Amino acid sequence: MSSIKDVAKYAHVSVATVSRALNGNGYVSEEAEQKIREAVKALNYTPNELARNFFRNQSHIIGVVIPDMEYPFFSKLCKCIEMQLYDCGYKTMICNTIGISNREKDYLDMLDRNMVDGLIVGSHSLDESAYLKVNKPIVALDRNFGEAIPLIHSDHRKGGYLAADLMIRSGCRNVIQFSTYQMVNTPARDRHVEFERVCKEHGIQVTTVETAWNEFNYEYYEQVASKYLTPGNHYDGIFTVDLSAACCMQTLKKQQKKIPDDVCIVGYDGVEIGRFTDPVLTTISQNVPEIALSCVRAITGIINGRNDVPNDQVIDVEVLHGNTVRC
Amino acid sequence: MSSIKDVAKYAHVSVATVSRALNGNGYVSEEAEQKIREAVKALNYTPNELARNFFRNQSHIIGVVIPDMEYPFFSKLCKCIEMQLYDCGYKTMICNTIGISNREKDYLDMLDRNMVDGLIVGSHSLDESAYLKVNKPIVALDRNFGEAIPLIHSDHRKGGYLAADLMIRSGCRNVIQFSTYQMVNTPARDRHVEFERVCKEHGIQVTTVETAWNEFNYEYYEQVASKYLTPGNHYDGIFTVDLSAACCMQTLKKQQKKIPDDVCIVGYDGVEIGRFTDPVLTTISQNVPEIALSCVRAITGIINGRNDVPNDQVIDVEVLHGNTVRC
DNA sequence: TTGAAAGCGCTAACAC
DNA sequence: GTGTTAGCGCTTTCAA
Repeated sequence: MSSIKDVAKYAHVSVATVSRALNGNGYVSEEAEQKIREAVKALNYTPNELARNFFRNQSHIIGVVIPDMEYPFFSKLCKCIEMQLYDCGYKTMICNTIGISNREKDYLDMLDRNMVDGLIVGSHSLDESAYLKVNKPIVALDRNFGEAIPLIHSDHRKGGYLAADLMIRSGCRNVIQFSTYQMVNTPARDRHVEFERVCKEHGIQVTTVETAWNEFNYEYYEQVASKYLTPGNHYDGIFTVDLSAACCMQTLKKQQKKIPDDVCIVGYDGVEIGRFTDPVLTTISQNVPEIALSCVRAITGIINGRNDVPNDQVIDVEVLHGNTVRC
Repeated sequence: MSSIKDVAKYAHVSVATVSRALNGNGYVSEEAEQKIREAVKALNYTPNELARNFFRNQSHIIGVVIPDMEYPFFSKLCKCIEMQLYDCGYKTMICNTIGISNREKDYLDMLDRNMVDGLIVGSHSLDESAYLKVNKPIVALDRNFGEAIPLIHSDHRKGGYLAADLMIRSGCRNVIQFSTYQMVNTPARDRHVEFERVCKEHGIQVTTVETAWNEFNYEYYEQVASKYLTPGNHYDGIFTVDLSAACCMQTLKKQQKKIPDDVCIVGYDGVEIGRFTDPVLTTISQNVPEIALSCVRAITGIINGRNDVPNDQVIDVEVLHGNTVRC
């Protein structure tokens, strides 16, 4: 592994000249440049990024902390974030917290250790204070930390409204919603509050079932479905995230219930899984690319010291029409 | 941001002593240790990992290069790899190449730049020679680079056999398989070779359709399905990856074809999506956690200079029984 | 058991 | 235009 010194020696110039030539700043004569190019080629020289990072005290890496990247919403989000970051010259480090606060803490610490230049946090296992005392670039997805940390989230309130509207227009009278229990301050909860409010306003009875905050997998949602969708239970509508909705559909099918004739289903997220169910899932779609873009703009904005980074960005949601409602 | 110097000054010892105390090597008196602990606390000191990395010339980061992490097989793989790497003290940097060889090259370069200690490559847009000339830790998923780079892959041959067996036992006579076109040397192709061989051996007619190597998304598979599954076409079996299989099922449904009565479908991968289709998809399941484990063992093995890293690891596959075949 | 000092590879201030 | 040199924060000889 040759260093800049070797290049300098080979090209009969000083390391400073090599550095200037390589970075394209400062004056370098055409002649020197030529010799350096040759030396670089001959020695197969690549700058040691570790040394550069050390000097600049930045890694050009952004950490992305999410609960579980196997969950389709998060895998799409990660992908979009990675691609946006790449275009800004940043690499992406990922962490699945899978509900383990130690993991979340560990990645938060990477900020202090200068291993990442910033953090995009979509996972909420860790206490608020842990985040607030870190005075480094952080943006939060769906979690409100107050003024200190920019917040990005879908218009969940509207999402709840749209879902309720679908139930109303389908003539539902008695609906269940599965709401992830959150101990933290998250706008994601708004959809369930709004859903319930609007439904009740129209005389629809709403049962809200709180589900685990740290489970994002098939097996869990299947358990939830079989636990709460018992044949004796009376309901004619379900509002829950797509993956859970898909599980509910499987459970209902076993009970010979017809969708949407007997039970209407409205999903949330808008991930692909809903396109493969039978019938196709009607769902409230979050605009993942837009969310990713906002996250990346915000984190790079903070890093670059811009003071126009919005504190609260709301991304629009929309209905993705399928055939699990009667309208 | 306080440095080790500040701690040393505060504790009235030398930086060397602080370093020893922090890293737990060399002799440090109880008294010095105590003073240093206090200083660290008082100054809220965290070691600068960038400096450490620079000194040690390693980053403790492993790059994971895959085509598209939105594709369920890869999102699951990434998750499993990340979790395994975490347990070995490594962080995970991800790259979606989405068929762009520049991106793949860029991440390969990170090895030379010392930004990652190793690379797990599951993406194949880049020329073989690019990999072979990098003399750093690399392991390949489903791509054969020869002796120089350890290869990890599912037992695709067996997968092809199992799929064929399902077709045979279902009494199919005329099957289609969608095979990703690969210009590189990949064991993944074996499944289609074996599938065709076994089917033909049993007098089943096989049509192999080559699909794009760099597309891993819903829209593309939907196009493929509507292009090749035309009503005039005669076939009674389809063998293709899960996501594509799910798309085929949607297309067949529109044509009022019954599954599995009119057409049998066998998927490949064993991802969750197959559990939500109607009927549930019968598929050949790859053991993703095991693949991840092998990748991580191999890459850490190389990094640690072990010479017992196997050159070719084959992970078993199995049938995940659903209801899209007649057996 | 401790401290002084060299050095990892690179950049940038400064002198020429 | 170019070279000399200090220094980024840390670890690790080596001598005391």
